[in-house]
Amino acid sequence: MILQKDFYEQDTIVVAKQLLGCYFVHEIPELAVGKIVETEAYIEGDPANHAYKGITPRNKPMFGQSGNAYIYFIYGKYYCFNVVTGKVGKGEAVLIRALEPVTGISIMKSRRHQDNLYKLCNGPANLVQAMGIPKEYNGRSITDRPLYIVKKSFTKQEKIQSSVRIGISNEEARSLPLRFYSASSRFVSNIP
DNA sequence: GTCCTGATCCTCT
DNA sequence: GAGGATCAGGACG
Repeated sequence: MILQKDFYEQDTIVVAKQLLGCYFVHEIPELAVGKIVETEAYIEGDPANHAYKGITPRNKPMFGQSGNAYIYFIYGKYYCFNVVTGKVGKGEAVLIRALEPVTGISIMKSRRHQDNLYKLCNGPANLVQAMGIPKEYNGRSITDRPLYIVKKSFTKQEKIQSSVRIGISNEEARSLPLRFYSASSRFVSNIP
């Protein structure tokens, strides 16, 4: 079952936690699937949020419909993938930080030039590359094919761990524990 | 226009 | 654990 707008419209922190264990799917040019094991929430009034100082050409997608993609370019090399969350106009989003590769592992390995399964999707820019997500998806909805997230199976509930977000220097922002990850997963990125 | 910084990653040591 | 790559956005003038 593909997660729809009503799911992403919930409170951003709730969405960030609930996305753990869900399956991130990209069907083009061939099926690639990863289980989400790490996310970060970026909320209203948060100095680390790109949308903190209001709408600009870059962060505009964050002010669009929940369930849209916000893909940004960083450090001259990398793209990171977010899904817009919460009520429209708040400028909130969840950053997908790490996946456990499930399907399409060989194409992920070739796109990443990396054979180690644990290093295929262990970071926001790495997973964008492994999943083959183009920047053209920026601002588009992810509630339908070819790019979407599927609800988790409830066979086993993952234990959720939280921490300070990665790569944030702002002191006020560092006081917020808005990084969430599966406590038992070997596929998460850095541990602070 | 210039300057600085960054929601990162990789390569060393 | 530290440092560099590399460029767009945003602040400033």
